[in-house]
Amino acid sequence: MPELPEVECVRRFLAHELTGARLIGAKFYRSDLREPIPVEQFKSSLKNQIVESFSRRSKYLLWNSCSGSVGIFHLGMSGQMLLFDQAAPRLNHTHAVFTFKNTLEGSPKYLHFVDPRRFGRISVSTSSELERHPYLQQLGPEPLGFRSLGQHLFSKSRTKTQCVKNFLMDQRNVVGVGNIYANEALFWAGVDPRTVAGKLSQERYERLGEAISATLNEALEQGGTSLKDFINPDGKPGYFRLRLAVYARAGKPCLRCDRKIISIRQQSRSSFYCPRCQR
DNA sequence: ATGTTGACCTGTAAGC
DNA sequence: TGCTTACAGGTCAACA
Repeated sequence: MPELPEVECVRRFLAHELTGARLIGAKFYRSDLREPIPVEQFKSSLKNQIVESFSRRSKYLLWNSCSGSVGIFHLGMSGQMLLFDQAAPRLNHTHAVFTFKNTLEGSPKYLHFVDPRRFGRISVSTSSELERHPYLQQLGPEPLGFRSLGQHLFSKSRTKTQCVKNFLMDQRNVVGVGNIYANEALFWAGVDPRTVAGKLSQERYERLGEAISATLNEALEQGGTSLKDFINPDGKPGYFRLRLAVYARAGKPCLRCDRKIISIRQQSRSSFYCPRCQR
């Protein structure tokens, strides 16, 4: 589910609601997702500490406490962070509940980590060791605000024989782009997703770089993409679904030329493209 | 070394 | 009404 725009929307909401609050309770309902959760280390590092900020690296949400400890969250395919003002009943797949309290006054807030498929991750590190954490150490550059993204992708791709769409989704090349936004960016750049990455010209990578950043920014403004079950922590969906040009639009007319959007499988993921506009 | 496939999970929708 | 199959926003071990 969550690619960069969705995670960033979650980050912004939590930053607005929980910055400066103290974690007064952390309850885990299981000790593993796809991998074990370091439950005891998480609690001893973050419990009773004040939240300094929420940040994001790639699709990871980072919870920075004033003590220098950092909680690391990945939402996988089906993960959600839901914030409640009252002790709400747990949904079926709520694996952790964090209770926060603003230092002086106020009632507690409850943050639920929900993830039916359990492809998500929870870990903990410190601000000084963060970049060496196994989850984060291989990641490529952030796409937003990266002036020469197109140039970077061009030079990284020269020896690559894989398809450009797979190249874009490899988080070592650029982070945050998943299946939805890879498809969308390739459409806006006019690039066929099957093109060999190493054969695309510098000029076309420049265009692709701009398309990636424009697509991600527009999705951010819309609160992300809700295909079926993604919602932001306040319970509201994202509206970028209404602006999707190709993703999940097989058989429907291309927004530019009216030809039917085609669906194929690449690396056992669905790809969608317009056979006339994308070459 | 690089590229591809399938595994990890549950839920939902479509097909029979 | 079942039952079976395919597919879903990500990542990575295991293989070619």
